[in-house]
Amino acid sequence: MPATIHDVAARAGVSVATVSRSFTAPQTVRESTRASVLAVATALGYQPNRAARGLITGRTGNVGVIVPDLGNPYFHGVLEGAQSWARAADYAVFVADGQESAAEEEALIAAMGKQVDGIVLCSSRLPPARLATLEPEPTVVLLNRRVPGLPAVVIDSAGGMRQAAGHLAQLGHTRVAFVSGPRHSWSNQQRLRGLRAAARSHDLEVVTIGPVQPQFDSGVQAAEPVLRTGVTAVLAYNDLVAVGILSRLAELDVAVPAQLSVIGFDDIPLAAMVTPALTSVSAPTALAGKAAIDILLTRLGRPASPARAHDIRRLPATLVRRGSTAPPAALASAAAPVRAGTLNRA
Amino acid sequence: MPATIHDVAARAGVSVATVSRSFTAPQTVRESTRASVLAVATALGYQPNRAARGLITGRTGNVGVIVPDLGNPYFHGVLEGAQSWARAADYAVFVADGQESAAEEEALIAAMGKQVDGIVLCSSRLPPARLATLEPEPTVVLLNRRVPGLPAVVIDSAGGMRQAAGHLAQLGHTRVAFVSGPRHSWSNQQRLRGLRAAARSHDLEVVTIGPVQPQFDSGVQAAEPVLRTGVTAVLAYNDLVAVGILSRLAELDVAVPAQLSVIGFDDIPLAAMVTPALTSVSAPTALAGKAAIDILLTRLGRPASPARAHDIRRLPATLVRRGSTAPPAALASAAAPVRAGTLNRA
DNA sequence: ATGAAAGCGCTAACAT
DNA sequence: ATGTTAGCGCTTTCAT
Repeated sequence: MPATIHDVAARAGVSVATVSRSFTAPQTVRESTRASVLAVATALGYQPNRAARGLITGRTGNVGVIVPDLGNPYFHGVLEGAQSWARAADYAVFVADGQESAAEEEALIAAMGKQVDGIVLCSSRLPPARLATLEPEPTVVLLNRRVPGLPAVVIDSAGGMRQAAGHLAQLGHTRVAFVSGPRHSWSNQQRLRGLRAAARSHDLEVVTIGPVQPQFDSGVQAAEPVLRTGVTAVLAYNDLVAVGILSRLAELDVAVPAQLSVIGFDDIPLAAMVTPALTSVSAPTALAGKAAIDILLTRLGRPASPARAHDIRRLPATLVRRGSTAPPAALASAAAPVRAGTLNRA
Repeated sequence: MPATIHDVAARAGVSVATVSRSFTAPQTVRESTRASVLAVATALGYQPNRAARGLITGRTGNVGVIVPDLGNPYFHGVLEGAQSWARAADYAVFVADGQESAAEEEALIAAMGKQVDGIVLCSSRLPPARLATLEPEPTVVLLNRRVPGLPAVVIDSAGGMRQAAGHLAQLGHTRVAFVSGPRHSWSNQQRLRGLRAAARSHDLEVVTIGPVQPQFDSGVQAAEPVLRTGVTAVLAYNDLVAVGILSRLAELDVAVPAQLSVIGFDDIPLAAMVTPALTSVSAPTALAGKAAIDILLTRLGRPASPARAHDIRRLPATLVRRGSTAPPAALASAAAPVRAGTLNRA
């Protein structure tokens, strides 16, 4: 039987109120009494019962994180960041997998409801109208999603995409493909927006393939359609899709980046593990997870209120150049003096 | 303000006890009253407050899962299995990352202690002596670890390794390398044990490299040492290491499987994504996670007792043959008639 | 600065 | 079958 506040009070010769205060409002109790209380508490291995505390404070000391797919490495970064930051603030983290389904996500929110003080909704599959009606119970923070009035941390995918497209343009590509993610995905819309903007300013022609599910297999299947378009480079919705493309290209004996440049998105650990290593737009996922928890805990301290400016955190994405991008085949040959003649004849 | 049991009782014209019973012991209340209570509850959006319930039952309705590294895909399978099975039983899952550290794991267990009814410890980094003293508070289930008296679900790595080594022997390999995982890792010991047994029965010579950390980079660094041993095949501690090896081999222009066969372990999603796709020993991780929760919930119903036979669950591992294994170069050439003469001269 | 006492929302005896 | 009531362990007025 674990020690209760009464055990500590008895052994320390004080009332339970004093013990309680020693923990929750240290400055209101005399230094010496507090010291002895704490000593007894340690000796007894006493730890306040969170459930009992929660019953009266209305706080659980828990936060929930709901992701659409635990199997997606992207969210591991988020989870790690959230996890460690929450723990530092003495909060525990519930994790749940929404299985890419709005209904499941809804059920999860309901189930978590009473057990957490707030929820971080990652890449929510819920429609905007529903998201807007979520607060004030529970308190939520969106990650990779924007809905007016709700706090959010968003990664600047559009900016990242601009860098990626700019990189390709600089290498000499003039016609590129984009393998699109789920049409209604907020992230996909951002990426597409960034791409369109970059295309205009760099005179890049973009052909879109998809939409596809953000998974490896989708990439495998998208490879040939991409090839058929005759582009010299392809931007994938995310790394999983990009690696799928890479995989199929290897089977087809299409050399990357010599014959086709490939760019992924998110820079998950996998991106650095494949051959050639994947050029990708790095999303600071751990930072995002941390920021989400940060906003959440801050908001918990305030009465329910619409998101202020400070409750929207924008994180930059940056291009990481690896081995999967190079100048298009034609230019590469042109650059090689021996082949110059050949090129002219072509 | 969420509805309480009193609100429901008042509106339904019954006592709080009846409301409580309608939820926790439906058969003890008349069908008609229960129906009306439930109707009122739904109308009011009433959901029992778990904290209050826990205070009295001593149960939290939560279970914890501690993994050594959230970034390791191996544990996602486990997490998904645990997650979904727990939710089906109306339990919520806390997830925590022990960061490959015994100290951190210890801290996590202490922190979770009061908030969960039991903990699943995955590939625990804690010394056996410490594990043995964990119970009865909290109730724990080990995953991929065996300690006398503690319930556990273990994947038969030794058996998987035997299949892997047998596969290589059958292909004609006679000398293979094993890139060992952490020396004190229980899993590593199992895998090594299986390998040794298979080596004896198949007349396979095994050279061991390592130990190394179970990560991609370790594989990258192990590739050249493996090459130097002159073996025709290599078994890696796990897929992450195997893919690292693959990656470095590609840089070195060593053809897989033509010049070197590579086998991984765990069959994480990544294994199927690389080129060539990795032959690997498949571990039923989701099943393992599910089994762990299953045992845990069963044990929660019983008074603390040493693990019975039923509390040890063994899951088989199976070899998945993909593109990274083939007969050794010499044999492959021998099989090709044109080269036979060349071979004889060698 | 400390103590006494009233609950937080719920379940589990114990009555009826 | 249902109601009454005493807490579970804690925080928080309100007194002292």
